[in-house]
Amino acid sequence: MSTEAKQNVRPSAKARRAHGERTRQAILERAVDIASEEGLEGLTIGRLSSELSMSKSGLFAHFGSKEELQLATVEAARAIFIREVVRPAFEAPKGLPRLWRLCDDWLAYVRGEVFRGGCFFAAAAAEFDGRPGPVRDRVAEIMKEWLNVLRRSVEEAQGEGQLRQTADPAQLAFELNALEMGANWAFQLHGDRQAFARARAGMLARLRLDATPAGLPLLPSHKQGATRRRPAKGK
Amino acid sequence: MSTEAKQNVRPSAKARRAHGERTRQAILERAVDIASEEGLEGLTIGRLSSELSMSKSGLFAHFGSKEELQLATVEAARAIFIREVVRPAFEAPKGLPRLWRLCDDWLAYVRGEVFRGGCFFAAAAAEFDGRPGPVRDRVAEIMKEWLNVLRRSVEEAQGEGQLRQTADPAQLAFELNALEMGANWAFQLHGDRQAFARARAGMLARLRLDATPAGLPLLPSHKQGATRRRPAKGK
DNA sequence: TGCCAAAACGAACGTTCGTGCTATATTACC
DNA sequence: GGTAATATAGCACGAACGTTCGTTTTGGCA
Repeated sequence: MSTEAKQNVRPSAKARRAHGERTRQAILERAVDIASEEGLEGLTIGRLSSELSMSKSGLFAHFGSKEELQLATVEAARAIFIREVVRPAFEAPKGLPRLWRLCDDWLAYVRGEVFRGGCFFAAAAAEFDGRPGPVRDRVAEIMKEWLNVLRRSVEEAQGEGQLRQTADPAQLAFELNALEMGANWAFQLHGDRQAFARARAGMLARLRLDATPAGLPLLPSHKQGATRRRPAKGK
Repeated sequence: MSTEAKQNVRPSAKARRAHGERTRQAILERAVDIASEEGLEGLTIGRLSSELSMSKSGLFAHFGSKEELQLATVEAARAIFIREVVRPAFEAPKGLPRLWRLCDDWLAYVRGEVFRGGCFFAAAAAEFDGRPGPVRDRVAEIMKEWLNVLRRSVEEAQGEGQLRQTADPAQLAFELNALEMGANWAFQLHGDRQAFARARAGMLARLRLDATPAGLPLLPSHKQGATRRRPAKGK
């Protein structure tokens, strides 16, 4: 929110300097990739600048401090996550179809290696969970946002009569999220692609457990194979 | 295994210099705590030595390189994990009771803050999953060990007729592990103690799903409360 | 008591880190 | 075309990093 508030301070000056904003964007694009692999602390100003063939000080001037760079990187990662997972899933009708697409798109997002180091936020959370500060707070906030999206989708599915009223939305969101993180962990650490199928199967079985007769047909059938396909990365 | 092989090379020389081994142990004890909070890379020789009021070089001589220190720290953490989780659970009769105790003790191990930064291996895995090398390999190996312990317990429970033959042991182990990691994540990032109850409920429901009539009574009843108690840390 | 290896030390090495200061290009507007 | 704002570069800093080296302390055994 502070980011958006900053970017058009004056309408007359909005397109004043496109160059600065453009390089800033290029910096963050790279930063997000590095950070997902090496962590937000391993994201070094020296390395980042040399990979972009620019000077440390020139890059540094865009942010003013390492912490600001980290925060901007987190924000950029959030935008990518929303673009790649949340927004596509919201094209599905609300209720169980959308909830399922959230889960499925999340798996595709990790498997498709949107970030080189797997789920950006899983990595950032693990790295910063023991270090108080603005970065940790923001990461926690974003992950809570995500859990709330899941929870709200469960509630909407209940509203549509597709999931049982007895189901606890927060509990279901917790379990779905856990399976996602388990898949990310197995893939990143062991390179185990089978983990996606396992997580998918787990989530599907879990949803069926709470699905009403009206909701059941909205879920994929048993024999359907792996995670939904996505176009290969275009680079 | 290599650790135990080293410690009594010669019976005559075993107690020759107890001091070296003793300080080494003290170093690792501290190292494991720091690493679980700040990560294995944040585990700095300078900081470690100053916290133990000894010289950097004196400490360094015990390991020869930072990587060796990290590997030794991982090994020490493994020993603690075995002592705190695996061994106690193996006192339970094999099959479903043991499987359940593995899950329950794991939750208690995270909640009881055996390591200050939560599950040591979840943190180490997230930190090193993108950095090839001996440390990453060893961490991956240990986590595979753990998953195998879970899987084997599932198979034994099937052998005892407590879990259905149709259950896929690797799948079940994957899901149980995912719920554990989900609880660790929620507790570390959000300080959410409720996550343990959620994980417990999830694991219990999942096990009931595959339990036979013979196995069902071996699981705790629904109304039973939170995770099994453990004695508070004795320090 | 003197010996000797293990153990711990203190100082320095060369790097890299994040972060300032200052100067030079590049662009937008009068 | 001149000027002010913006953007990038150059250089240096103090601190911390892992590591090496030579020296000093320690404690069991001859």
